[in-house]
Amino acid sequence: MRFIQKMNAKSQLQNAIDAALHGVDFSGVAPETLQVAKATNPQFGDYQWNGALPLAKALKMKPRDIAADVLGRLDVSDIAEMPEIAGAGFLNFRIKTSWLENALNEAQNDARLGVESARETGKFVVDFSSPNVAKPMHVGHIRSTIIGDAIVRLLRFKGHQVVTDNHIGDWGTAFGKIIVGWKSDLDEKNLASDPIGEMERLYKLINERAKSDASVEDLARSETALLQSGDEENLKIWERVRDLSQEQFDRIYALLGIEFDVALGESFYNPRLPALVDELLAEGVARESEGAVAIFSDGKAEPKDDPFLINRDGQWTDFPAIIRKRDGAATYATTDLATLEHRLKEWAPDEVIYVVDARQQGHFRQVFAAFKRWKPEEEMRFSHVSFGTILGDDGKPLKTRSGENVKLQELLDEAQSRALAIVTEKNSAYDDQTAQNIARAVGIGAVKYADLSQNRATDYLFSWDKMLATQGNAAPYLQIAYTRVRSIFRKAQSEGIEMENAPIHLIEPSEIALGKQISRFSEAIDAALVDYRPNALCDYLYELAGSFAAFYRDCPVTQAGAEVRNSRLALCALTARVLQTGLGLLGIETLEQM
RNA sequence: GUGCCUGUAGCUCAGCUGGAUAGAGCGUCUGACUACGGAUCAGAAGGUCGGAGGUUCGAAUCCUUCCAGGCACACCA
Repeated sequence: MRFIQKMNAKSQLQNAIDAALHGVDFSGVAPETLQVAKATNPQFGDYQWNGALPLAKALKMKPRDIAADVLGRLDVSDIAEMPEIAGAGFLNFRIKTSWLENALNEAQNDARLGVESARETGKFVVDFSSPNVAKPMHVGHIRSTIIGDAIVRLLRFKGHQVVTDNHIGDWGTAFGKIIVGWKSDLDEKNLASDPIGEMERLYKLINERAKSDASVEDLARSETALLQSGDEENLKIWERVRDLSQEQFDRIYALLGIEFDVALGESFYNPRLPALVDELLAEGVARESEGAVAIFSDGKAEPKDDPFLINRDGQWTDFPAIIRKRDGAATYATTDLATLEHRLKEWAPDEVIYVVDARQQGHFRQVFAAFKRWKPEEEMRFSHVSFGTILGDDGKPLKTRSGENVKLQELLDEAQSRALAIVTEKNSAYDDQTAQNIARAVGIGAVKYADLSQNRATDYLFSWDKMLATQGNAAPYLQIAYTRVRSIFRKAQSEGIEMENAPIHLIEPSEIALGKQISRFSEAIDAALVDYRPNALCDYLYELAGSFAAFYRDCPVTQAGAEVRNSRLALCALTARVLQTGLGLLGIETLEQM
């Protein structure tokens, strides 16, 4: 028995099509071309099936004949009007209002708004955010953090098991320099008032000295070695640095409303690395080369698809993944392999998702391929959910005027203060605390939505005006749409109208259109998860707000007669819940008033 | 040089598992304020989908090639 989603017209129609195709030989046709799709144009109805065309090619028949044949065996009478055969052989479906009313009435009595869990739920580990210790979080971290969090929320909503792991950069050669600085130049007062700033100052200071003085470089290296061998004093400094950094992360994550299940930093895997390299050597996955240990091509893939080959001057040459440097230290490829090993052992996930910058694509291709060579029997899948860069007005990666990375805390503070200015300008009646709270939800929501509403593959231009706009595809517009719905209920209440879950009965065209859009919530969530593209859900919510605006214009609610009024109140309540739930899946808050 | 990503309206972006007339927002122009939130809504103008070939009944979408921009290219993460 196929999985049927009650409120999902698309999946129900698909089901009917599949049944009608039973017995038809479509082996020569790609299955995805036989899918029901949303109509490309409202004049063609709500959904369309174009499968007759590819099928006709494979079976050497006329498309319209196939469409007619399918139509003859098709029973969609519960869902849609009898479809028409249009154009070359398209089947166009118009959803019946009776089906829609049923679906909406079920949705309003369902905590999940009619969105069913995934057919097969799985276990996922999602790796995102990954800030570095002793450094301020900056713009470079927002996309990973925000997109990663949204993906996690979406997966969980669909019933999947998810472990979130923040792979913090808390190890590496930079620590030697911080320790050198900590011992010689620590300013306790500074550390107390601005710990991150002080730690960053120490690193920069020593880094600068090391450039001109080789002995400083050597000192840093020996401090690193001491730390790694468990020197008590250095370990204490390192722990202090880590704790102070974690306080910063916690503050920012609290502001963003993001939580992690675990935060196993790079240091967690450190003890495992030497043996891991030996194991890969012993198993023949890696070999020695020029004093280092590295993984080379196994020659099984096409050169251009082989992550361990690179073309240089017309020649395909080795591009190995170094897992032990000449000086004996491991690299981040080694750590990433150890991380995958640990995740497999600890959680046995179906898929590990890395939400990381597109620039690291080459690295991840190597790590994933190396892991497969190491443990070929494992079926764990890997996804690198990559994303582009945030650009400034000049079209170059966003920086401050002095060329520094924009600090995340400062960016979020500015978002809130800009939001506060807008809130107080539009409505000065709020007390301080209320205004601050609205500004927080609006400012943070704007930053998140700006990131999520864009196709993650592309770079995007950072614009305060665009993200804080009360019109267009921006968070404040959607938050306002929510408050406008809620204000209907305030109005109703003030007029003593009783609210109840009345049966929804759709009359006006814009009322039906709103209902249809609500019924597509489930489709939007699925679309957002296909390639991990939250912008699909953003587009849906924006269209929902638009549908509501049309309804709001055409259909009086509180002034209507009791029966129509109650139905419309129920439709409004459902709209609000979908907006709130949908924005919630993006990690964005809604407000009763703003 | 090789690989990956990107090129769609004046600007910012959707659409890219091929489907019937390419969509939004901003900006421009024109309307709707005795208002269930005008922090809003409606309408108009605006495109040889970077160029050229090809596959197909059908291409913004797939293939080839060229042009432009970004990124990455062993012992930093």
